[in-house]
Amino acid sequence: MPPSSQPSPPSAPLMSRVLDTAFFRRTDTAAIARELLGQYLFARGTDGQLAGGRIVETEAYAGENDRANHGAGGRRTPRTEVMFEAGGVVYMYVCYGIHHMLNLVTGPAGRSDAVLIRALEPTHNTSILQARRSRKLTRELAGGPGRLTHALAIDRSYNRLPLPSEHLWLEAAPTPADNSILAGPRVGIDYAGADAELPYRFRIADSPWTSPASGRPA
DNA sequence: CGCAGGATGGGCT
DNA sequence: GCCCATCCTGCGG
Repeated sequence: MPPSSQPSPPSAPLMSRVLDTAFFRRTDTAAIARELLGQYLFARGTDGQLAGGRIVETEAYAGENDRANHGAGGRRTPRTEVMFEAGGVVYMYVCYGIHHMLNLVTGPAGRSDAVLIRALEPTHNTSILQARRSRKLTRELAGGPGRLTHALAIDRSYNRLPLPSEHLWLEAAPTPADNSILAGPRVGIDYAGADAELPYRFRIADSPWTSPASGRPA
């Protein structure tokens, strides 16, 4: 966990509006995942330094019938419990022993819905992001869910943080037009059977900060 | 450029 | 034990 005696979120260039719990508590998680494209994400990392960027790729994990969802079938465990909370909290877990995944819990209490943040266009304090990753300012800096959390220096200790908090928050920006958003199947979830085909992965079509597009306009 | 293989740990059967 | 909502390195062409 980062030091908590840091200054509050700055009136950043963005500071148009901080997304609050009402944004996350709506019931259509796929729509939220889509609307999160273009929004700005800021985090104060474990080193206490603030950085952020624009979300360019997300995935929705929606409901107990979605077998790719950690909470599928209403499976409540110490890990998944946070997914059943009302929208507006952070769900983080470790994948492949190395990578920390950032998810934003959505929907009403009792449903295991969340959105995985998969790629970021670095925009604020990019030199800090680069230093943490020892990378140049390219797609590889924060494109990919593990790379993104490494660049932001956030980990499992951020699990259950409310949105917004002084450690992590989102700021509103225009959502891209439908014709510049691509929807396609999620990746890395072959075990989910037919649910792996659901078009729950959303990307900004022409962004150089996410993988080259395949999929259908949203 | 592409691909093979290793790393590494929490969560659950 | 085994399975991952993954990434990086190193080697070959």
